[in-house]
Amino acid sequence: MFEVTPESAETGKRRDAASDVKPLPMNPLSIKVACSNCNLRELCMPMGLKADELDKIEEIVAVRRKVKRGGRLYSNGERFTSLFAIRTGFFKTCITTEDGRNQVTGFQMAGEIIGLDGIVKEHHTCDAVALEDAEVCVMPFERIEELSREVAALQRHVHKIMSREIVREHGVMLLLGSMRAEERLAAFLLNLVQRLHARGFSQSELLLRMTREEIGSYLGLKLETVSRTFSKFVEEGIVEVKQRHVRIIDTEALKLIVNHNQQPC
Amino acid sequence: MFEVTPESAETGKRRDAASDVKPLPMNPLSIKVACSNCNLRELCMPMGLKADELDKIEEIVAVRRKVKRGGRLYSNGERFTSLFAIRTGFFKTCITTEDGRNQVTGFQMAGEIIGLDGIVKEHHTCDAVALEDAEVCVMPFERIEELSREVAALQRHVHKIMSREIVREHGVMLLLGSMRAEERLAAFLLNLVQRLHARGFSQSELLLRMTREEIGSYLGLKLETVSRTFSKFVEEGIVEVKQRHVRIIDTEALKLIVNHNQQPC
DNA sequence: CGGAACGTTGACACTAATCAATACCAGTGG
DNA sequence: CCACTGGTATTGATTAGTGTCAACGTTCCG
Repeated sequence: MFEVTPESAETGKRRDAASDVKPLPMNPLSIKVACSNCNLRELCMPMGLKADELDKIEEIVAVRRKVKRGGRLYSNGERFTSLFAIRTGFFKTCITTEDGRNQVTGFQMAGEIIGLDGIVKEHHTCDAVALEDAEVCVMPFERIEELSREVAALQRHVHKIMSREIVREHGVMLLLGSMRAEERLAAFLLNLVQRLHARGFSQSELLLRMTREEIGSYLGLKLETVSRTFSKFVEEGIVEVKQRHVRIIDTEALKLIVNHNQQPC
Repeated sequence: MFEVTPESAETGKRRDAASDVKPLPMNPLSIKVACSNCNLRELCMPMGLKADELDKIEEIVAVRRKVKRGGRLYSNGERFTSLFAIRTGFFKTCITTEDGRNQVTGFQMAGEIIGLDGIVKEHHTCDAVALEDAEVCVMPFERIEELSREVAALQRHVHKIMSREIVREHGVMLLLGSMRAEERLAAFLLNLVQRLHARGFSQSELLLRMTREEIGSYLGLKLETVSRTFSKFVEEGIVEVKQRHVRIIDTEALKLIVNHNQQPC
């Protein structure tokens, strides 16, 4: 289980994601499986485990669960029991307030862990919506805690995942607090391709799984601004955009937009 | 150790913060101490511990450390070894990028835990700056991990603290992504007094420990906008402001500003 | 084919940023 | 004690950047 490490690029996508699933006689929505022959193993298992430790960790993933496009993995207020490792598909997480505000707090892809928000109150505080048909490994949190009391490497891994999420959110705060529209969108695109590339996809081409409105919500912009900014990038020859297909022509230009904050000497 | 729970209000501040410190013959900047007679105990210790578990947890806090106003508890890039529980004082955490961007990611007060960002990379990714003279309990992370393998209640507590930070940051993302200046400042003030009140301070009066610029950085606004928005609140009779002294006259008005997002039916 | 959801583009309004001047306050040293 | 200084805060005038509203185009899917 558990997310991407920088070194572990080039995994995923090479085999059909479902090719190593041996269907067992169970609920069709929840098939028992093993981590050790999962093609995302390198993306999300702690490294350097002894054989017996590995056996134990196998037991964490109780079942898998499929979520259809538009379906919810969990919803605000729902009781928290498990973390989820995304096997295939793409999610957004978002919070909604009573007064109708809505904020996309992140987009998650294969190999990433989702559900950490639920731990504090033992209830989820946001919604996780599948943006394409998805499958996740269900990891009961009690088991994770139990096992990470026995396996220090797992414990460390869990701590790192949570800390990584905190640091990621710091980055989003920087983006929302200090960047202009172009800078936000450039940073967003670079982040997406970087993560996709770590999963074996192209460095320059990507298929957006979300609408302009969802991008806008995540970036603190209106959908029209997102659209206009895309158009601007196209005019400048930085990207090609055909609806949700994006090809990055000039990665360096995007990086300049993000980093070339005018600096007074 | 470890932060505020809603129930545990009304602690702190009643005794002089240093009154239960028995100076031992050690480095003057690092005095060995016990949690069990700390006046912040109810704010930050896991509940329902057995006596022997409590004894173990005592051992986590190795030493205390004082940080002068303007000084740094830790800096970006510095090796991560410990979490810190704030005993007295007030901190900001902020990230700075090479191109000169700066973002305050949070303000922390007594009873809160600081340093979680350092776990992933084993190096800190932000700076923690004291906004007034402060004292923290140093908790070596290796010890925390060791003990939380033995004491499930502690383990759960650590997980909750990290999850709470994630949820807090979701709230900040909502603020930065969807609120206008007045809404941001109103939400900020309400959050501050709420936390101060949980520590035994007034519900209506507060002394800002940070500059307008720091508030602005946190809220994604320029200092002039923060100042103007304060003035607007004063005109409307919602608050009184004398430099860093703020008295909240009309809490409900602030709540309305935050929540009364125009709602299409 | 028709409709709904999504995306693009234009005109205009408005919020917050910028630039600039002035005021306030705490601390320092004469 | 006062004057001075540097950091901080307030306020005004102006502008840049997004939001808003609206019309139209595109794509997908039943």
